[in-house]
This record gives sequence, structure tokens and C-alpha cells, in this order.
Amino acid sequence: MNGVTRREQLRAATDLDIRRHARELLVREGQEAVTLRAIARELGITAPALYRYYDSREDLLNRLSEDICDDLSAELNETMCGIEDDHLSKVFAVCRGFRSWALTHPREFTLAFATPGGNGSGHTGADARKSDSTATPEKPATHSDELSSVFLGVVGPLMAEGPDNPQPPRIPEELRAGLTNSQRELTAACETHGIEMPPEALSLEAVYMMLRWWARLYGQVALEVFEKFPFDVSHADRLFESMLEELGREAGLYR
Amino acid sequence: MNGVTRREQLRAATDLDIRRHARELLVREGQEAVTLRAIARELGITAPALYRYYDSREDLLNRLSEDICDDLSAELNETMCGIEDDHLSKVFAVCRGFRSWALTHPREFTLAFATPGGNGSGHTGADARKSDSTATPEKPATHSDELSSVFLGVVGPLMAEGPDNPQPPRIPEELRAGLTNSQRELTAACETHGIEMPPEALSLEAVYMMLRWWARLYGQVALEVFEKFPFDVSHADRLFESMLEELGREAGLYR
DNA sequence: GTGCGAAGTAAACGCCGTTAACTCGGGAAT
DNA sequence: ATTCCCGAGTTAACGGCGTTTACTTCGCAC
Repeated sequence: MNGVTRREQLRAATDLDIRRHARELLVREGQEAVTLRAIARELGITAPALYRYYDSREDLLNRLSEDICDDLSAELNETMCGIEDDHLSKVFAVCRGFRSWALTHPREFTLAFATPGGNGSGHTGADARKSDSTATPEKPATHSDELSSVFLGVVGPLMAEGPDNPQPPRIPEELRAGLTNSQRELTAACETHGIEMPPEALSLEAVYMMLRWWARLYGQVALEVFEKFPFDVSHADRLFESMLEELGREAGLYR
Repeated sequence: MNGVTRREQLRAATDLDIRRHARELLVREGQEAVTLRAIARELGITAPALYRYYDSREDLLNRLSEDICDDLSAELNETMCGIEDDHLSKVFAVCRGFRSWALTHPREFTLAFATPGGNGSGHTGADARKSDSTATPEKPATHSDELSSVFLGVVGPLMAEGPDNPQPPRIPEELRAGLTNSQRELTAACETHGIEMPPEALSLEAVYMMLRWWARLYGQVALEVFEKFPFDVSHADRLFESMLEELGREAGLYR
């Protein structure tokens, strides 16, 4: 009657241990130290045993990247829930949370958000992990966008309440076609993730705004993590704050 | 009498060959394929010989990263010179050039602009390569900012001519201190690189603008290279164009 | 001509990912 | 209760890797 056999339990536990130790190695010593042999050593088993769980080292790294996104999502979700103020404050809190997470977890950020292969929240995953062949085909959703869901969950209410933009952003004509596509994708994502988002709130302007928010948030954060400012910037946090303020102003959400 | 001996000639030639083949491997097969043994194989020598030229594989990769920046700089410089229009058009051309270079050279972009160690245009280089101990101590400049020079060279004239910003960007008070620092660094950089930049043109507002330009340019480009848009964006080029336009408008440079 | 120092080599060490052939034990079918 | 399967884990091995050490070789300054 028990849905999960003893074997499955053990397997799941070992799998968790593998990823736990892999993550630890990543954090402590960097991506190239995440070695099948090192992981096995810490687990007290031998390296080839890991092939019962993952097809290859790369496969494991991809999974790690997903885990990282999920953990980050959970953390941001908590951050968000801890804010009692208006919706805009929540959005800001999430952005600040993303930044400070990235700065304190540079190696995890690099793996999940700056790896060319296109894992993380990208959309090129082959989705062929080692698992029971028939089980859990329940999430055919595009990809592991746990994280998008967090952002959507906090931006959604903001969209719903006050999009009385004093200055609608004047979307360039040749962008409208592409944006309606994204709009479709977004509404679908909101549905699958059960996010309260009145369809009329997801205007083209809103979609455009979200894209620009993400591009600038990501850009500023990556710039800081990789220290690629053209000259020394000791006041990066203040720069970030001014970017947030500017974003809020542009969205017509301030005052 | 000859300033360069035959030995030095050969050494320089071999060094160039090393980097040429390393670069080729990077482009063709990715960073982890840039192997001392592979390089040596293609050169027809043995791997330990490479240690006569570089302290380690990492050292070589750092040098590669610098080469990439320099090549990109040269390419952008050419792009810029090919534009005969006003200064703003040149700035746009350089930005577009940077983007299309990144998209066509993703692996080089990743190595030079998204490597956590902080090589490339960062400012943490230990600067201890294998070279004649006493020669060429002539560039104690902060770092290898060949690239910054290109951007400065194209932004400078723009600053010099028309900073009649209809809307000066209202720099947040707590940013001014840090920005004056950057301002100092920038004027110094202009001097060392011989860039025509009237000191009064490099206002705090101008420095602030340049930082924001770079952050957004870098962010958008990295986002595209790593395919980390939250949903499929097929119209990325148009998005990029609209970002440029927006930047121009914000700088008070448009109409 | 002699000899020094730099370029290159050969051999070895200890890592690595991955594969193949095996042991062994839990659990289902009989 | 016995049998048998199959999956977790092992051992051994392959080829490749970065790096070190000791060596040859040879250009060139004296």
C-alpha cells in the first residue's frame, strides 16, 4: 500500500546527499572542483556509483543549477512574504534580495545564470535525467521557471492595482508583434503557477516593463558579481538603489 | 646592435602561436577544451614546454582574455571609424558592434566578460606573467583597459559637443561622493590614453550616464548570450534597438 | 672555443570522467 | 520458502589532464 518502497527511499536520500555535497564543493572551491570523484569520496562511495544517478558530470551540474534556482526562489519568496508594505516595496525587496544573494553566492550565480550552455532558466534543456521511465510526466511546462513564478507573483499584484502610468512607455511599433507573443507565454505561465493576475493587467506595456526590469536587474547584478565595471566602483550598492528608484519612476509607480 | 636577438624573435613567434591555437580551440570547442596538451599537440611540441611561456593554464587563460579584449577593441575602433555621421551615431555603432560581437563570439565573451575570477577588464590582476624580469614596466596603469579607451574615445566627443541635457539626471545625493572618485579615475584614464576630453565635459552627470549605459548594454548583451530571458524572446534585436533609443533619449541626446 | 642559460623533451605523479564486468542483497513471483 | 531479477555499488582499467623533475640540446655572449 505504501506508495514509496524502501529502495526508492534510499535512492532519494542518496541522491539528495550527492547534490548536497556537490553544492558544498561548488560553494567552497568553485565549479571545477565539483568532481565526481570528490563527491563520491565525501559520500564514502566510489565514483562510478554516481552513474546510477546521473548520466554524466554535466548532467549533475545541470541538476545543480536547477536546485540553485529553486533555492533562490524559495529564499526570495520568504523575503517577499516578510514585507508587509505596498506591492512596490515587495518588488524592490525581491530585487534587493536577488542582488545580495548573487553577491554572497557568486559561484552559484555563475553556474545558474552565466553558463553558456543554457541551463538554469533557459529553454534548451534536453530534460533527460536518470529517473523512473514512466513516473512524473506531470510537468510538461516549458522549463523550470520556478524563479519566474516568484517575480510574477510579486509583480502581478502591482500590475493589478495601479497601472495608471502617467507616461505609457511608447512601445516601438516593430516590437508589438514579439511582445504579444511573450504576453501569451506569460499569461499561460501565470495560469500554470496559479498566480493571481487579471488578464487585463498584463498589458503589452506591462510585459515590456517586466522585460526591461529583468534586463537591468540582471545586468547590474552580473556586472557586480564579475567586477566588470569600467573603473572601481565602491559605491555599487548606492548605484543599485538609484537604479531601483529609476525603474520605479519609469514604470510610473512612484508617487 | 640589433635590439631584438634571434632568440627573442623565436620566443615571441612561439608565444603568438600558442595563443593563436589556444584561441582557436576556445572558439571551436569551448573553454574546457583549451588544454595545455591540446595546444602543444597542435604546435608539434610537448605540454611541459608551455611552462616556458606561462606559469599555468590559468595564466594562459588570463592572457587569452586580455587578447580577446584587445581584439574586440580593435574591431570596435574600426567600426567606429567607418561611421561618418554625428557622434551619437558612432556611440550607437559601437554598442551595436559590441552586441553582435558577443553574439557571434559567445565563448570569447564568456571568458572575457563573465568569468568570476575577475580577469578581463576587471581590476584584480596579479600581473605576474612570464617575461623578462626588467623589461616593459612602462604601463603601471590600473589595468588593461584597452576597451574602456574605445568607449571613452567615442563618448568623449559626444560629451564635448552637446551636453545640453534638457533633463539633467538628478544624481542622488549619496552617489555624488563615489562618482567624483570615478570622475577622477576617468580623467586620468583619458590622459593616459590620449583621448580628447575637455575636463569640463566630464561632469558628474556624464560619469553617471556612462555607468548606466555600460550597465544596461552589458546586461542586455549578457542576457542574450546566456539566453536567460524569462521567456522566449525572438525579437531580441528589436528590443536592443529600443534600448539604445531609450538610452539616447534619457541622455538628452535625441532631438 | 667555452660555457651558460634558455627551449624543449621524457618520464612520472596524482588527478580526472567514463566504461565494462563483476558482486551482492532486497523484494517480487512462484 | 525458494527462486530469480535487477539495481546499487565495487573493482579494474582506459585515456586524458595539469604539473614537476631531471635531462638534453643548442644559440649566443664572452
